Amino acid sequence: MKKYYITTPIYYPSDKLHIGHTYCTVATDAIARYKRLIGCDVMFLTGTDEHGQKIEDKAKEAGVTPQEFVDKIVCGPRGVLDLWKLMNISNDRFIRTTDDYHVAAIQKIFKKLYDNGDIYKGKYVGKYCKPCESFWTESQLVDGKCPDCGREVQDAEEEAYFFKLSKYADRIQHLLEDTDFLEPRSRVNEMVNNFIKPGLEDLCVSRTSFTWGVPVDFDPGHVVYVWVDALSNYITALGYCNDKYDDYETFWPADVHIVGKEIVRFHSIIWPAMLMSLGEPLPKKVFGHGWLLLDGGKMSKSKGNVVDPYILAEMFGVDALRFFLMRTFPFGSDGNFSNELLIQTINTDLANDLGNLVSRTTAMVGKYFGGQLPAGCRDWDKPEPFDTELKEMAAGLREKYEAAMESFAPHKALDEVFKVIQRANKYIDENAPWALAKDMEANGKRLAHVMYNLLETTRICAVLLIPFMPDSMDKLFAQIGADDSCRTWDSAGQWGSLSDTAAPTKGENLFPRVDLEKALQALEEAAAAAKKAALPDLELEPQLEEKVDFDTFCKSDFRAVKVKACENVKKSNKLLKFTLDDGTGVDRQILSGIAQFYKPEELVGKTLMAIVNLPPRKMMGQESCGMLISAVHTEKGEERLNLLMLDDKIPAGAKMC
RNA sequence: CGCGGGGUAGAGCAGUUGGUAGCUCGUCGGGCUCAUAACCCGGAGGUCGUAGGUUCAAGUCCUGCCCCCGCAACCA
Repeated sequence: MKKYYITTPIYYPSDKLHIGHTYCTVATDAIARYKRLIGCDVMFLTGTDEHGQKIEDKAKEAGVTPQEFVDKIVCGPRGVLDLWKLMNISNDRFIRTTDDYHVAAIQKIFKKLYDNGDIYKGKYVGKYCKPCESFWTESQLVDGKCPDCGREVQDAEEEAYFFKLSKYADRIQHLLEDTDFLEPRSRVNEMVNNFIKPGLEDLCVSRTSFTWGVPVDFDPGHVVYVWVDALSNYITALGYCNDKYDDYETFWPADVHIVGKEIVRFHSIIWPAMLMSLGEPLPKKVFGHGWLLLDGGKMSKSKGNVVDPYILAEMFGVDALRFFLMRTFPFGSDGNFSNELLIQTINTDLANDLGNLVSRTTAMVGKYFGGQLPAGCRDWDKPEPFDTELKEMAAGLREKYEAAMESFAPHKALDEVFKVIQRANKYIDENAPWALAKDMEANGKRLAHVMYNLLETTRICAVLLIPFMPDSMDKLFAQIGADDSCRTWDSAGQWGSLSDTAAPTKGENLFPRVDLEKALQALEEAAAAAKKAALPDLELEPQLEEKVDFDTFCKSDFRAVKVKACENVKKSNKLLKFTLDDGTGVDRQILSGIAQFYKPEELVGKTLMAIVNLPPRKMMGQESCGMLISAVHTEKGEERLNLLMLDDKIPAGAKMC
């Protein structure tokens, strides 16, 4: 049995994963399922890359240990593992770079590279930003200043280990230019022009500026930097340099690493160089897919335009989302994501074309044949031209599909499938079964044959759709009466695999059509709710930098006041009118914009604090003499306000100082 | 001259090795009634960013220019 090893990148869990990660993982899953379908023994690996400065920082910010921080994002509710479960990802293994066996293996790998003479100790020279505690290279600086905070940076150097990347430059250039190691081809130029031609610099592979990483066991204070730590996951997960697994001989080298275009460099230059140094075989291929863009631009946390896969999957169904991602965007290049496009694709392809085809076909078999076709309906003596055309398209579909899948073009594979589905819908019109059914005696046999052709065409399409929509296809097979033997790859290339006495049943609506307007509105609401949930629990006004002198402060006359009466101001939804005892014997009237926080009656009798020497001011036609003092903060984006309530034993008019 | 990608019908996109410009939505008209108000047919709408070049033939190859986007040590 042919072995097939396929991987996704290991994702960086510094934040929740978004639709882009989902895109990459779903694509890899579809390919893995396809390979299993054609009979390969597949190893499908995904995981998380959990070390590094950023996670250390984020954990600190959240007041937890880095391990607790990543545990929550990876294993917690709606975390990485939950997301892949929801998306029906069929990975065989999941690696976390914090797994013990991986950590130990990395130390061995690092030592191995060192012993080979490919790692040496040197100095990492760069610019240092003190407030940010971060190193930058000359090229990263913005106008010579820290790209994060914009402040001055200073020369600095840090002791570090370096990997002799330069040593492998020629071999790598050959690998990229003269083989099809890296696809799509357009990525090759980028790599060669940008990084190899200017001269490959040796690579800094250790850090001392943070501690959240794999320690270099022979030099305390150093931790292994991301390159060696993360890239090696592809082999440690098979048991390289560890006893946890024992599949290295079986599955290495990988058949393909599926990666996003931004990390093509690491996979096509650094990773091969590391393997060359280790003396291990290179992966057979690296495929760099495109990005999902939003409004033509990149989606990013800072732009606040990330798309949450959970919301989409829950609203439209996992299979519909998986299908959309694979069907709509050419796998190698960028694509513009939008909710409208998603809904439109679901409605056109899944509801109108595929779902409706199954629905009308099974309904007719039920209506005209009581749910079971008569024996012998598979054959027809004198086929019409459209019989032949349909059959040939369906019978030839597997070959086209296979070619597309083998060249990492799932969008093309799906396009071929849907051409056939559309042809089948047309075939119904051409034969007008409802007309044939008017005279069953004369046309019953022909009608049965037409129905068989439709079911059989649908079956072949469904087999090829298994990798994309596994659960839905199970249901579909049940509806058209296809047993296990005709759900296989072999049967997809074999017209007539479906039994001629198949018994279809019209079942549940496989792909309900979506009301565009309603769905868009619901999505907007869900996004708003999610945005709100993500807001900080507590926000406070920053303290003023500017100083106020003591005399100025003393000019403010703060007094304790007692509420004698309080009522809403007519025609105002914000203002309350207070009648106050300020100790002078004359009532003081103050208006305060706090009606949304307090009911007038609950304030009567309370002792509050007011500034009494503000000039009087008219509000809604009434005079306000002073201002009541409140404490203000923001919770989940909502302003909260609390009046300062004083001890009731304080007499009215007491001065605050 | 930093590197890469892109500019194709109103919108969003396909267009392999150069040989009649396609798809989805929208729009206009027709057909059908089995079906998830779905399905089928037809029409209108494009000087394929721009200026040159190679060729019998260029959206497709070459050169210049103009716009848009991304990357420039780890956001799929």
